[in-house]
Amino acid sequence: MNQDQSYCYPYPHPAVTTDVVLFTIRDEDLQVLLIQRANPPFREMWALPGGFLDMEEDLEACAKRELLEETGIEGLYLEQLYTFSTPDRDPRERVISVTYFALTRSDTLQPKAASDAQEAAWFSLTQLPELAFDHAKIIQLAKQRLLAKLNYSTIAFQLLPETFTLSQLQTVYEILLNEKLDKRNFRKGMQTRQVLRETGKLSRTGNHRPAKTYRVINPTRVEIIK
Amino acid sequence: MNQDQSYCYPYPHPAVTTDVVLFTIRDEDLQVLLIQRANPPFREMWALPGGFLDMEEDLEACAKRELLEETGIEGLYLEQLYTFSTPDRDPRERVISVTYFALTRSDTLQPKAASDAQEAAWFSLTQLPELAFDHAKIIQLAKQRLLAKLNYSTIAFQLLPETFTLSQLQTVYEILLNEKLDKRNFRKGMQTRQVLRETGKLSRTGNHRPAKTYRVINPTRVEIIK
DNA sequence: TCAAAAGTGTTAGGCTTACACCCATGC
DNA sequence: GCATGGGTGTAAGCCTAACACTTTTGA
Repeated sequence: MNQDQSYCYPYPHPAVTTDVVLFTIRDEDLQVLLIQRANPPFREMWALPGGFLDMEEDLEACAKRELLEETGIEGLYLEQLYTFSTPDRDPRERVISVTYFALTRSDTLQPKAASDAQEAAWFSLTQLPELAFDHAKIIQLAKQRLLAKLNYSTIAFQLLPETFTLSQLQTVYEILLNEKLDKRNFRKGMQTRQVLRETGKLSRTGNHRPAKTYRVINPTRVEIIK
Repeated sequence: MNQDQSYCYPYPHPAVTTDVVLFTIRDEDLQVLLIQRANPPFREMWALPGGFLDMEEDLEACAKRELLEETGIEGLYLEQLYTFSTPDRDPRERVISVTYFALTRSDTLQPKAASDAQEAAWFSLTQLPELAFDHAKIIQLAKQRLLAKLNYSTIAFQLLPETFTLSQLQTVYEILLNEKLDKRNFRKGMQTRQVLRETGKLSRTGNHRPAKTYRVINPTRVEIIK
Protein backbone atom coordinates (compact mmCIF):
# COMPACT_ATOMS: atom_id res chain seq x y z
CA MET A 1 0.00 0.00 0.00
CA ASN A 2 2.69 2.43 1.01
CA GLN A 3 6.30 1.42 1.42
CA ASP A 4 7.35 4.09 3.88
CA GLN A 5 4.74 2.86 6.31
CA SER A 6 6.64 0.09 7.93
CA TYR A 7 4.08 -1.95 9.84
CA CYS A 8 1.98 -4.07 7.55
CA TYR A 9 -0.72 -6.64 8.07
CA PRO A 10 -2.76 -8.89 5.80
CA TYR A 11 -5.97 -7.21 6.92
CA PRO A 12 -6.73 -3.80 8.42
CA HIS A 13 -6.01 -3.12 12.10
CA PRO A 14 -7.44 -0.31 14.16
CA ALA A 15 -5.24 1.82 16.38
CA VAL A 16 -5.72 1.31 20.11
CA THR A 17 -5.46 4.06 22.69
CA THR A 18 -6.18 4.52 26.35
CA ASP A 19 -7.84 7.60 27.81
CA VAL A 20 -7.93 8.31 31.51
CA VAL A 21 -10.57 10.17 33.49
CA LEU A 22 -8.69 11.34 36.58
CA PHE A 23 -10.95 12.72 39.29
CA THR A 24 -10.07 14.71 42.35
CA ILE A 25 -11.88 16.90 44.79
CA ARG A 26 -10.78 20.52 44.84
CA ASP A 27 -12.54 23.65 46.00
CA GLU A 28 -15.45 21.62 47.37
CA ASP A 29 -16.07 20.23 43.93
CA LEU A 30 -15.51 17.11 41.86
CA GLN A 31 -12.92 17.97 39.24
CA VAL A 32 -11.37 16.18 36.30
CA LEU A 33 -7.93 16.52 34.77
CA LEU A 34 -7.77 17.69 31.15
CA ILE A 35 -4.89 18.42 28.85
CA GLN A 36 -4.84 20.91 26.04
CA ARG A 37 -3.92 19.20 22.80
CA ALA A 38 -0.72 20.38 21.15
CA ASN A 39 -1.35 18.58 17.89
CA PRO A 40 -4.18 18.02 15.44
CA PRO A 41 -6.84 16.82 15.37
CA PHE A 42 -8.69 19.07 17.81
CA ARG A 43 -5.50 21.09 18.31
CA GLU A 44 -5.72 23.39 21.33
CA MET A 45 -8.93 21.82 22.48
CA TRP A 46 -9.14 20.19 25.88
CA ALA A 47 -9.13 16.41 26.07
CA LEU A 48 -8.55 13.51 28.42
CA PRO A 49 -4.95 12.46 28.93
CA GLY A 50 -4.19 9.32 26.95
CA GLY A 51 -2.40 7.95 23.95
CA PHE A 52 -1.50 5.00 21.79
CA LEU A 53 -0.76 1.57 23.15
CA ASP A 54 2.82 0.34 22.86
CA MET A 55 3.24 -3.22 21.68
CA GLU A 56 5.05 -4.37 24.81
CA GLU A 57 2.70 -3.00 27.45
CA ASP A 58 -0.79 -3.95 28.51
CA LEU A 59 -3.60 -1.40 28.58
CA GLU A 60 -3.34 -0.49 32.23
CA ALA A 61 0.40 0.13 31.86
CA CYS A 62 -0.38 2.32 28.88
CA ALA A 63 -2.89 4.36 30.84
CA LYS A 64 -0.40 4.84 33.67
CA ARG A 65 2.40 5.76 31.31
CA GLU A 66 0.34 8.32 29.45
CA LEU A 67 -0.83 9.87 32.67
CA LEU A 68 2.75 10.13 33.86
CA GLU A 69 4.06 11.50 30.56
CA GLU A 70 1.34 14.05 30.12
CA THR A 71 0.84 15.19 33.66
CA GLY A 72 3.64 13.88 35.89
CA ILE A 73 1.10 12.09 38.09
CA GLU A 74 1.73 8.50 39.12
CA GLY A 75 0.97 5.79 41.64
CA LEU A 76 -2.77 6.03 41.84
CA TYR A 77 -5.89 3.92 41.75
CA LEU A 78 -6.90 2.97 38.23
CA GLU A 79 -9.88 0.98 37.02
CA GLN A 80 -10.94 -0.02 33.53
CA LEU A 81 -14.11 1.79 32.54
CA TYR A 82 -15.31 0.95 29.04
CA THR A 83 -14.05 0.47 25.51
CA PHE A 84 -15.29 2.92 22.88
CA SER A 85 -15.34 1.93 19.25
CA THR A 86 -17.61 4.08 17.10
CA PRO A 87 -15.91 3.81 13.70
CA ASP A 88 -15.55 7.54 13.08
CA ARG A 89 -14.73 8.70 16.59
CA ASP A 90 -11.27 9.81 15.45
CA PRO A 91 -10.91 11.62 12.11
CA ARG A 92 -7.37 10.32 11.48
CA GLU A 93 -8.01 6.60 11.40
CA ARG A 94 -10.03 3.91 13.11
CA VAL A 95 -9.24 4.21 16.82
CA ILE A 96 -10.47 1.98 19.63
CA SER A 97 -10.19 3.71 22.99
CA VAL A 98 -10.02 1.71 26.17
CA THR A 99 -10.89 4.12 28.95
CA TYR A 100 -9.89 4.08 32.59
CA PHE A 101 -10.96 6.10 35.52
CA ALA A 102 -8.63 7.12 38.28
CA LEU A 103 -8.85 8.92 41.58
CA THR A 104 -6.33 10.99 43.44
CA ARG A 105 -6.27 13.14 46.50
CA SER A 106 -6.29 16.84 45.98
CA ASP A 107 -2.98 17.48 47.68
CA THR A 108 -1.21 15.83 44.76
CA LEU A 109 1.02 18.49 43.36
CA GLN A 110 -0.31 20.41 40.43
CA PRO A 111 -0.20 18.57 37.13
CA LYS A 112 2.52 19.94 34.88
CA ALA A 113 2.13 19.64 31.16
CA ALA A 114 4.61 17.51 29.27
CA SER A 115 5.24 15.81 25.91
CA ASP A 116 2.36 16.37 23.50
CA ALA A 117 0.13 18.16 25.98
CA GLN A 118 0.43 21.90 25.93
CA GLU A 119 -1.07 22.34 29.30
CA ALA A 120 -2.82 20.31 31.97
CA ALA A 121 -5.48 21.65 34.32
CA TRP A 122 -8.31 20.67 36.62
CA PHE A 123 -11.88 21.43 35.59
CA SER A 124 -15.02 21.24 37.62
CA LEU A 125 -17.49 18.74 36.18
CA THR A 126 -20.07 21.48 36.14
CA GLN A 127 -17.89 23.75 34.02
CA LEU A 128 -16.25 21.62 31.40
CA PRO A 129 -14.89 23.25 28.26
CA GLU A 130 -15.78 21.86 24.88
CA LEU A 131 -13.99 18.54 24.60
CA ALA A 132 -12.19 16.71 21.81
CA PHE A 133 -13.44 13.40 20.38
CA ASP A 134 -16.16 11.69 22.45
CA HIS A 135 -14.46 12.63 25.70
CA ALA A 136 -17.48 14.38 27.18
CA LYS A 137 -19.36 11.09 27.01
CA ILE A 138 -16.48 9.23 28.60
CA ILE A 139 -16.40 11.63 31.55
CA GLN A 140 -20.13 11.22 32.11
CA LEU A 141 -19.79 7.46 32.19
CA ALA A 142 -16.85 7.66 34.59
CA LYS A 143 -18.81 9.85 36.96
CA GLN A 144 -21.74 7.48 36.87
CA ARG A 145 -19.48 4.55 37.71
CA LEU A 146 -17.80 6.44 40.54
CA LEU A 147 -21.14 7.32 42.12
CA ALA A 148 -22.44 3.78 41.74
CA LYS A 149 -19.45 2.38 43.62
CA LEU A 150 -19.58 4.87 46.47
CA ASN A 151 -21.98 2.93 48.59
CA TYR A 152 -20.62 -0.57 48.29
CA SER A 153 -16.89 0.01 48.10
CA THR A 154 -14.12 1.97 49.72
CA ILE A 155 -13.44 3.84 46.52
CA ALA A 156 -13.99 7.26 48.08
CA PHE A 157 -10.90 6.91 50.24
CA GLN A 158 -8.77 7.26 47.14
CA LEU A 159 -9.79 10.91 47.11
CA LEU A 160 -8.27 11.58 50.53
CA PRO A 161 -4.72 11.69 51.87
CA GLU A 162 -3.38 8.75 53.85
CA THR A 163 -4.75 10.08 57.12
CA PHE A 164 -7.87 12.14 57.40
CA THR A 165 -10.65 13.13 59.77
CA LEU A 166 -14.18 11.80 59.67
CA SER A 167 -15.43 15.24 58.73
CA GLN A 168 -13.15 15.31 55.72
CA LEU A 169 -14.42 11.89 54.73
CA GLN A 170 -18.02 12.95 55.15
CA THR A 171 -17.41 16.03 53.04
CA VAL A 172 -16.11 13.85 50.21
CA TYR A 173 -19.29 11.79 50.29
CA GLU A 174 -21.45 14.89 50.43
CA ILE A 175 -19.75 16.44 47.43
CA LEU A 176 -20.01 13.25 45.38
CA LEU A 177 -23.60 12.52 46.34
CA ASN A 178 -24.52 16.19 46.24
CA GLU A 179 -26.48 15.99 49.48
CA LYS A 180 -25.96 16.64 53.17
CA LEU A 181 -25.51 13.57 55.34
CA ASP A 182 -26.29 13.09 59.01
CA LYS A 183 -23.08 13.22 61.04
CA ARG A 184 -23.97 10.58 63.60
CA ASN A 185 -25.37 8.13 61.10
CA PHE A 186 -22.41 8.59 58.81
CA ARG A 187 -19.95 7.83 61.60
CA LYS A 188 -21.97 4.87 62.81
CA GLY A 189 -21.98 3.50 59.27
CA MET A 190 -18.21 3.80 58.95
CA GLN A 191 -17.79 2.00 62.26
CA THR A 192 -20.04 -0.84 61.13
CA ARG A 193 -18.06 -1.30 57.93
CA GLN A 194 -14.80 -1.74 59.82
CA VAL A 195 -12.58 -0.15 57.24
CA LEU A 196 -10.99 2.61 59.34
CA ARG A 197 -8.35 2.60 62.03
CA GLU A 198 -7.53 5.50 64.34
CA THR A 199 -4.01 6.78 63.89
CA GLY A 200 -3.87 8.00 67.48
CA LYS A 201 -2.91 11.44 66.26
CA LEU A 202 -5.07 14.52 66.26
CA SER A 203 -5.60 17.08 63.59
CA ARG A 204 -5.30 20.56 65.10
CA THR A 205 -6.65 23.15 62.75
CA GLY A 206 -8.75 26.23 63.37
CA ASN A 207 -10.24 27.42 66.61
CA HIS A 208 -12.07 24.32 67.58
CA ARG A 209 -11.61 20.94 69.14
CA PRO A 210 -8.95 18.81 67.40
CA ALA A 211 -10.24 15.87 65.38
CA LYS A 212 -9.10 12.27 65.58
CA THR A 213 -7.43 11.13 62.38
CA TYR A 214 -7.93 7.79 60.67
CA ARG A 215 -6.42 5.69 57.96
CA VAL A 216 -7.92 2.95 55.81
CA ILE A 217 -7.20 -0.55 57.11
CA ASN A 218 -6.62 -1.85 53.59
CA PRO A 219 -5.52 1.00 51.32
CA THR A 220 -6.16 -1.12 48.25
CA ARG A 221 -9.77 -0.85 47.26
CA VAL A 222 -12.16 -3.40 48.79
CA GLU A 223 -15.74 -4.05 47.89
CA ILE A 224 -18.04 -4.09 50.86
CA ILE A 225 -21.29 -5.85 51.41
CA LYS A 226 -22.98 -3.11 53.32
CA MET B 1 8.31 -4.72 5.91
CA ASN B 2 6.40 -7.05 3.62
CA GLN B 3 4.85 -5.95 0.37
CA ASP B 4 2.17 -8.63 0.06
CA GLN B 5 0.68 -7.50 3.35
CA SER B 6 -1.52 -4.73 2.14
CA TYR B 7 -2.49 -2.76 5.22
CA CYS B 8 0.38 -0.62 6.45
CA TYR B 9 0.75 1.92 9.21
CA PRO B 10 3.58 4.19 10.40
CA TYR B 11 3.63 2.46 13.78
CA PRO B 12 2.51 -0.99 14.93
CA HIS B 13 -1.17 -1.75 15.49
CA PRO B 14 -2.60 -4.61 17.50
CA ALA B 15 -5.40 -6.75 16.16
CA VAL B 16 -8.76 -6.30 17.90
CA THR B 17 -11.23 -9.09 18.51
CA THR B 18 -14.42 -9.61 20.46
CA ASP B 19 -15.18 -12.73 22.46
CA VAL B 20 -18.62 -13.51 23.81
CA VAL B 21 -19.54 -15.43 26.93
CA LEU B 22 -23.07 -16.62 26.23
CA PHE B 23 -24.83 -18.06 29.25
CA THR B 24 -27.97 -20.06 29.47
CA ILE B 25 -29.63 -22.33 31.96
CA ARG B 26 -30.01 -25.92 30.87
CA ASP B 27 -30.47 -29.09 32.86
CA GLU B 28 -30.76 -27.14 36.11
CA ASP B 29 -27.32 -25.70 35.54
CA LEU B 30 -25.60 -22.55 34.34
CA GLN B 31 -24.03 -23.33 30.99
CA VAL B 32 -21.84 -21.48 28.55
CA LEU B 33 -21.58 -21.76 24.79
CA LEU B 34 -18.24 -22.86 23.37
CA ILE B 35 -17.07 -23.54 19.85
CA GLN B 36 -14.43 -25.97 18.80
CA ARG B 37 -11.70 -24.21 16.86
CA ALA B 38 -11.28 -25.29 13.26
CA ASN B 39 -7.98 -23.46 12.74
CA PRO B 40 -4.70 -22.92 14.58
CA PRO B 41 -3.74 -21.76 17.07
CA PHE B 42 -5.38 -24.08 19.59
CA ARG B 43 -6.92 -26.06 16.75
CA GLU B 44 -9.68 -28.40 17.95
CA MET B 45 -9.65 -26.88 21.40
CA TRP B 46 -12.77 -25.31 22.79
CA ALA B 47 -13.01 -21.53 22.90
CA LEU B 48 -15.44 -18.66 23.22
CA PRO B 49 -17.18 -17.58 20.04
CA GLY B 50 -15.62 -14.40 18.69
CA GLY B 51 -13.43 -12.96 16.01
CA PHE B 52 -11.75 -9.98 14.46
CA LEU B 53 -13.30 -6.54 14.30
CA ASP B 54 -14.29 -5.28 10.87
CA MET B 55 -13.36 -1.70 10.11
CA GLU B 56 -16.94 -0.57 9.51
CA GLU B 57 -18.58 -2.00 12.61
CA ASP B 58 -18.37 -1.12 16.28
CA LEU B 59 -17.45 -3.70 18.88
CA GLU B 60 -20.97 -4.65 19.88
CA ALA B 61 -21.90 -5.23 16.24
CA CYS B 62 -18.81 -7.37 15.89
CA ALA B 63 -19.76 -9.47 18.90
CA LYS B 64 -23.27 -9.96 17.55
CA ARG B 65 -22.02 -10.81 14.08
CA GLU B 66 -19.54 -13.39 15.33
CA LEU B 67 -22.14 -14.99 17.53
CA LEU B 68 -24.49 -15.22 14.56
CA GLU B 69 -21.83 -16.53 12.18
CA GLU B 70 -20.46 -19.12 14.53
CA THR B 71 -23.61 -20.30 16.22
CA GLY B 72 -26.67 -18.98 14.40
CA ILE B 73 -27.87 -17.27 17.55
CA GLU B 74 -29.09 -13.67 17.40
CA GLY B 75 -31.22 -11.01 19.03
CA LEU B 76 -30.11 -11.31 22.61
CA TYR B 77 -28.97 -9.24 25.54
CA LEU B 78 -25.31 -8.25 25.28
CA GLU B 79 -23.17 -6.27 27.68
CA GLN B 80 -19.55 -5.25 27.46
CA LEU B 81 -17.50 -7.08 30.07
CA TYR B 82 -13.81 -6.20 30.01
CA THR B 83 -10.95 -5.66 27.60
CA PHE B 84 -8.02 -8.07 27.82
CA SER B 85 -4.61 -7.02 26.63
CA THR B 86 -1.79 -9.16 27.99
CA PRO B 87 0.81 -8.80 25.20
CA ASP B 88 1.33 -12.52 24.61
CA ARG B 89 -2.24 -13.74 25.03
CA ASP B 90 -2.38 -14.78 21.37
CA PRO B 91 0.65 -16.52 19.84
CA ARG B 92 0.00 -15.17 16.34
CA GLU B 93 0.28 -11.45 16.97
CA ARG B 94 -0.66 -8.83 19.51
CA VAL B 95 -4.42 -9.18 20.03
CA ILE B 96 -6.65 -7.01 22.18
CA SER B 97 -9.88 -8.80 23.07
CA VAL B 98 -12.96 -6.85 24.02
CA THR B 99 -15.22 -9.31 25.76
CA TYR B 100 -18.99 -9.33 26.09
CA PHE B 101 -21.34 -11.40 28.07
CA ALA B 102 -24.74 -12.42 26.84
CA LEU B 103 -27.74 -14.26 28.17
CA THR B 104 -30.34 -16.31 26.40
CA ARG B 105 -33.20 -18.51 27.37
CA SER B 106 -32.67 -22.18 27.13
CA ASP B 107 -35.43 -22.82 24.63
CA THR B 108 -33.34 -21.09 21.97
CA LEU B 109 -32.73 -23.69 19.34
CA GLN B 110 -29.50 -25.60 19.53
CA PRO B 111 -26.46 -23.72 18.30
CA LYS B 112 -25.27 -25.00 14.96
CA ALA B 113 -21.64 -24.64 14.04
CA ALA B 114 -20.76 -22.44 11.09
CA SER B 115 -17.81 -20.72 9.37
CA ASP B 116 -14.59 -21.31 11.23
CA ALA B 117 -16.11 -23.15 14.15
CA GLN B 118 -16.14 -26.89 13.79
CA GLU B 119 -18.78 -27.40 16.37
CA ALA B 120 -20.69 -25.43 18.96
CA ALA B 121 -21.96 -26.83 22.24
CA TRP B 122 -23.15 -25.93 25.72
CA PHE B 123 -20.94 -26.73 28.68
CA SER B 124 -21.76 -26.61 32.34
CA LEU B 125 -19.57 -24.12 34.20
CA THR B 126 -18.61 -26.88 36.55
CA GLN B 127 -17.36 -29.10 33.74
CA LEU B 128 -15.49 -26.91 31.34
CA PRO B 129 -13.01 -28.50 28.96
CA GLU B 130 -9.53 -27.04 28.65
CA LEU B 131 -9.91 -23.71 26.92
CA ALA B 132 -7.94 -21.82 24.29
CA PHE B 133 -6.22 -18.49 25.04
CA ASP B 134 -7.22 -16.84 28.34
CA HIS B 135 -10.84 -17.81 27.85
CA ALA B 136 -11.18 -19.62 31.16
CA LYS B 137 -10.39 -16.35 32.93
CA ILE B 138 -12.90 -14.49 30.80
CA ILE B 139 -15.65 -16.93 31.71
CA GLN B 140 -14.91 -16.59 35.41
CA LEU B 141 -15.12 -12.83 35.19
CA ALA B 142 -18.40 -13.02 33.27
CA LYS B 143 -19.92 -15.27 35.88
CA GLN B 144 -18.84 -12.94 38.64
CA ARG B 145 -20.44 -10.01 36.86
CA LEU B 146 -23.65 -11.90 36.23
CA LEU B 147 -23.97 -12.85 39.89
CA ALA B 148 -23.18 -9.32 41.04
CA LYS B 149 -25.99 -7.92 38.93
CA LEU B 150 -28.61 -10.43 39.99
CA ASN B 151 -29.77 -8.56 43.02
CA TYR B 152 -29.99 -5.05 41.72
CA SER B 153 -31.13 -5.56 38.15
CA THR B 154 -33.59 -7.49 36.07
CA ILE B 155 -30.81 -9.31 34.29
CA ALA B 156 -32.04 -12.77 35.29
CA PHE B 157 -35.17 -12.39 33.15
CA GLN B 158 -32.99 -12.67 30.06
CA LEU B 159 -32.59 -16.33 30.93
CA LEU B 160 -36.32 -17.01 30.69
CA PRO B 161 -38.82 -17.08 27.85
CA GLU B 162 -41.17 -14.17 27.35
CA THR B 163 -43.73 -15.55 29.76
CA PHE B 164 -42.88 -17.67 32.74
CA THR B 165 -44.12 -18.75 36.13
CA LEU B 166 -42.81 -17.48 39.44
CA SER B 167 -41.46 -20.93 40.21
CA GLN B 168 -39.44 -20.92 37.02
CA LEU B 169 -38.07 -17.50 37.93
CA GLN B 170 -37.19 -18.62 41.41
CA THR B 171 -35.42 -21.67 40.03
CA VAL B 172 -33.24 -19.42 37.87
CA TYR B 173 -32.21 -17.42 40.93
CA GLU B 174 -31.57 -20.55 42.93
CA ILE B 175 -29.34 -22.02 40.24
CA LEU B 176 -27.36 -18.82 39.84
CA LEU B 177 -26.99 -18.16 43.56
CA ASN B 178 -26.55 -21.84 44.29
CA GLU B 179 -28.90 -21.74 47.27
CA LYS B 180 -32.52 -22.43 48.07
CA LEU B 181 -34.74 -19.40 48.47
CA ASP B 182 -37.89 -18.98 50.52
CA LYS B 183 -40.91 -19.09 48.24
CA ARG B 184 -43.03 -16.51 50.05
CA ASN B 185 -40.20 -14.05 50.52
CA PHE B 186 -39.11 -14.43 46.91
CA ARG B 187 -42.61 -13.66 45.64
CA LYS B 188 -43.03 -10.76 48.01
CA GLY B 189 -39.73 -9.32 46.77
CA MET B 190 -40.78 -9.56 43.14
CA GLN B 191 -44.02 -7.80 43.95
CA THR B 192 -42.18 -4.98 45.70
CA ARG B 193 -39.88 -4.46 42.73
CA GLN B 194 -42.81 -3.98 40.38
CA VAL B 195 -41.18 -5.48 37.34
CA LEU B 196 -43.68 -8.23 36.53
CA ARG B 197 -47.13 -8.21 34.99
CA GLU B 198 -49.55 -11.13 35.01
CA THR B 199 -50.39 -12.35 31.55
CA GLY B 200 -53.78 -13.64 32.66
CA LYS B 201 -52.93 -17.04 31.27
CA LEU B 202 -52.14 -20.15 33.23
CA SER B 203 -49.44 -22.68 32.72
CA ARG B 204 -50.90 -26.18 32.92
CA THR B 205 -48.19 -28.78 33.27
CA GLY B 206 -48.03 -31.92 35.36
CA ASN B 207 -50.50 -33.19 37.89
CA HIS B 208 -50.81 -30.14 40.00
CA ARG B 209 -52.44 -26.77 40.24
CA PRO B 210 -51.79 -24.54 37.17
CA ALA B 211 -49.48 -21.57 37.71
CA LYS B 212 -50.12 -17.95 36.78
CA THR B 213 -47.72 -16.75 34.11
CA TYR B 214 -45.97 -13.39 34.04
CA ARG B 215 -43.99 -11.22 31.71
CA VAL B 216 -41.46 -8.47 32.42
CA ILE B 217 -42.95 -4.98 32.25
CA ASN B 218 -39.87 -3.62 30.52
CA PRO B 219 -38.14 -6.43 28.63
CA THR B 220 -35.04 -4.27 28.20
CA ARG B 221 -32.87 -4.59 31.24
CA VAL B 222 -33.48 -2.09 34.03
CA GLU B 223 -31.39 -1.49 37.09
CA ILE B 224 -33.34 -1.50 40.29
CA ILE B 225 -32.66 0.12 43.58
CA LYS B 226 -33.87 -2.69 45.76
C1' DT C 1 -57.59 -40.19 47.06
C1' DC C 2 -53.01 -39.22 46.36
C1' DA C 3 -49.03 -36.83 44.75
C1' DA C 4 -47.17 -32.67 43.21
C1' DA C 5 -46.46 -28.03 42.71
C1' DA C 6 -49.07 -23.34 43.36
C1' DG C 7 -50.32 -20.05 46.28
C1' DT C 8 -50.71 -17.24 50.53
C1' DG C 9 -49.60 -13.80 56.09
C1' DT C 10 -47.66 -12.98 60.27
C1' DT C 11 -44.12 -12.08 63.53
C1' DA C 12 -39.50 -11.01 65.57
C1' DG C 13 -35.37 -8.93 65.08
C1' DG C 14 -32.17 -6.04 62.75
C1' DC C 15 -31.15 -2.04 60.22
C1' DT C 16 -32.05 2.69 58.90
C1' DT C 17 -33.27 7.17 59.91
C1' DA C 18 -34.27 11.24 62.41
C1' DC C 19 -32.89 14.14 65.82
C1' DA C 20 -29.89 17.85 69.85
C1' DC C 21 -26.56 18.78 72.94
C1' DC C 22 -21.87 19.00 75.17
C1' DC C 23 -16.64 19.23 74.21
C1' DA C 24 -12.09 21.12 73.16
C1' DT C 25 -9.74 24.54 71.07
C1' DG C 26 -7.97 29.46 69.33
C1' DC C 27 -8.73 34.01 69.47
C1' DG D 1 -16.37 33.90 76.72
C1' DC D 2 -17.48 33.06 72.24
C1' DA D 3 -17.22 31.04 67.80
C1' DT D 4 -16.06 26.89 65.46
C1' DG D 5 -16.22 22.38 64.19
C1' DG D 6 -15.64 17.57 66.92
C1' DG D 7 -17.89 14.14 69.08
C1' DT D 8 -21.75 11.22 70.99
C1' DG D 9 -27.05 7.89 71.96
C1' DT D 10 -31.76 6.73 71.52
C1' DA D 11 -36.26 5.66 69.76
C1' DA D 12 -39.58 4.75 65.79
C1' DG D 13 -40.44 2.58 61.84
C1' DC D 14 -39.20 0.02 58.01
C1' DC D 15 -37.26 -3.98 55.89
C1' DT D 16 -35.69 -8.84 56.14
C1' DA D 17 -36.00 -13.47 57.30
C1' DA D 18 -38.12 -17.35 59.27
C1' DC D 19 -41.84 -20.25 59.10
C1' DA D 20 -46.68 -24.12 57.50
C1' DC D 21 -50.76 -24.97 55.59
C1' DT D 22 -54.51 -24.87 51.91
C1' DT D 23 -55.55 -25.09 46.82
C1' DT D 24 -55.86 -27.08 42.33
C1' DT D 25 -54.88 -30.26 39.20
C1' DG D 26 -53.90 -35.09 36.73
C1' DA D 27 -53.46 -39.69 37.31
